[in-house]
Amino acid sequence: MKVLIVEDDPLHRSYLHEAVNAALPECDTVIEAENGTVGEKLARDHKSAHIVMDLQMANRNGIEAARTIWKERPETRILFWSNYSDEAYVRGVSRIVPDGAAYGYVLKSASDERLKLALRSIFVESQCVIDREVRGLQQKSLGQTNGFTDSEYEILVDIALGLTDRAIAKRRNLSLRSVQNRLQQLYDKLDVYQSAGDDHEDGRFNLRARAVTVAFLRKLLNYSALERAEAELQEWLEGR
Amino acid sequence: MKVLIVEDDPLHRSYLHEAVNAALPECDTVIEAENGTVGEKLARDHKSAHIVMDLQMANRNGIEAARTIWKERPETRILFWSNYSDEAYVRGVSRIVPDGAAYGYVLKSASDERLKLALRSIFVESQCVIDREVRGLQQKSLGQTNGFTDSEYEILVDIALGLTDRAIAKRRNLSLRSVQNRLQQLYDKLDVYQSAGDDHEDGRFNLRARAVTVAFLRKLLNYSALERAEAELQEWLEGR
DNA sequence: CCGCGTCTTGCGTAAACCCGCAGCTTGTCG
DNA sequence: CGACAAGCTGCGGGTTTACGCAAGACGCGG
Repeated sequence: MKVLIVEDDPLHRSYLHEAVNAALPECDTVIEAENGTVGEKLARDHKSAHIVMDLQMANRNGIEAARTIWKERPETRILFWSNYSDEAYVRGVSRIVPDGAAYGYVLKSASDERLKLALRSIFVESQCVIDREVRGLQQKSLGQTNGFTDSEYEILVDIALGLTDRAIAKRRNLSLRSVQNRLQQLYDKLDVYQSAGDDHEDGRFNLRARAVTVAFLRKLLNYSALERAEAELQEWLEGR
Repeated sequence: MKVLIVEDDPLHRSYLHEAVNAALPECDTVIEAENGTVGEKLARDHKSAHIVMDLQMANRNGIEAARTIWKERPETRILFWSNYSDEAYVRGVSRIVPDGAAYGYVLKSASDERLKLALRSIFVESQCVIDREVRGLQQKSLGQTNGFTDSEYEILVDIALGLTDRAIAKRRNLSLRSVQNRLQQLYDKLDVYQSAGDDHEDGRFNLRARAVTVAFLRKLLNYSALERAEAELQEWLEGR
């Protein structure tokens, strides 16, 4: 068995290397990449079937790398190993997992034991292993209670990118009014009103901007999500 | 000599511990904190004069911790050790450095050698050591070429928080029109127009929202900056 | 087939935003 | 002192947002 490690922090990389060796005696070669771009290349060259991947790397983040890798070889098993359980990450990952693929999401704060167990479960048993903390988010996020619909999330991203209502309408093939409806829906769920209306008239918020802010503060959005969204937007702008 | 390490990643923490031991033989005790809150407390209890501090910690980030520490004991020497050189961090740090204090800013990607050198320079020689990459940012940011004035940055933060023009005016003691002037200035510098105006009329941006987005993409803002700004805002809201 | 809930769309209005124009206040420099 | 640049402010008007109201459109269980 061959394992590819994609991780930009040298300390974490060597820690992972050791963990893999300890957990998987049947693994004979470990290769390392220090960013997403290199990771993709190595995965392609070695036809890697087992990958441990950091999210949040400077050059090209883990989600993008995973997406292209899975596009080429959907049966690849990927264990995401991340510092954070931002809803933005969780949502980003679950959007790109191919049907039936085995993958995992383990936090860096997890114990050695948990990491090793996850490595075995995914790479040997082909089982999905999702950190319970992440799992919790997933439930809440996909279940509708207090969670965001895809369409709500979509419009959140659109205003976060700075599009006008009209531009969004064009992009999503909706009427102006529908876009605004969804916005109101979003404002509702994000609780932008309470902080806005408050008691007197003076301390009011710009709902649109405020929505983005609280989404950020709640980790519904983060840098990497913005980055990806911006790339998609540019792509769309090309094709008129 | 006693050194306090504030860093939430265990691997990095022990790496730092070793580096301190190697670089500073005169150091007899090393204490560790795994987040900003604990860091503050230990610094107070031990009257620490030498601190190595991570920025970006979950519980309470390095900048906040450093600020309260410096407020209590401005002569404390702090070495910031960070993964990133976001302009938001650099600006955040230089805003809180007391006059004449010795401090440092070293990236985690720096070599062992550089780290050890920085440790000696700051803790023994009381010299400031700023990573050259960070230094570059500082120059550009504080020099006016392509850099942002404090007032521009201030208003950027305000719209990022989601305040209305009126609210900003009230907060900063300006007229509505002045706020809008500054906004225009900001839009100019952030180049929000080019991408907006484009060729035809349809693909337009909401300038206000777009400004925040590009600021984020350029790392002029980041989560931690937003978090701090939000806290300050809440504080201001209390005092009416 | 009907009734009901959810989603979409158009109309209309009040507020907020973007911004050109022009008069004022300051601070700086020769 | 006068000139000039930089910043604050009010006025006015064109555009965009936020949102209530109400008329379809679609799906679904009875």
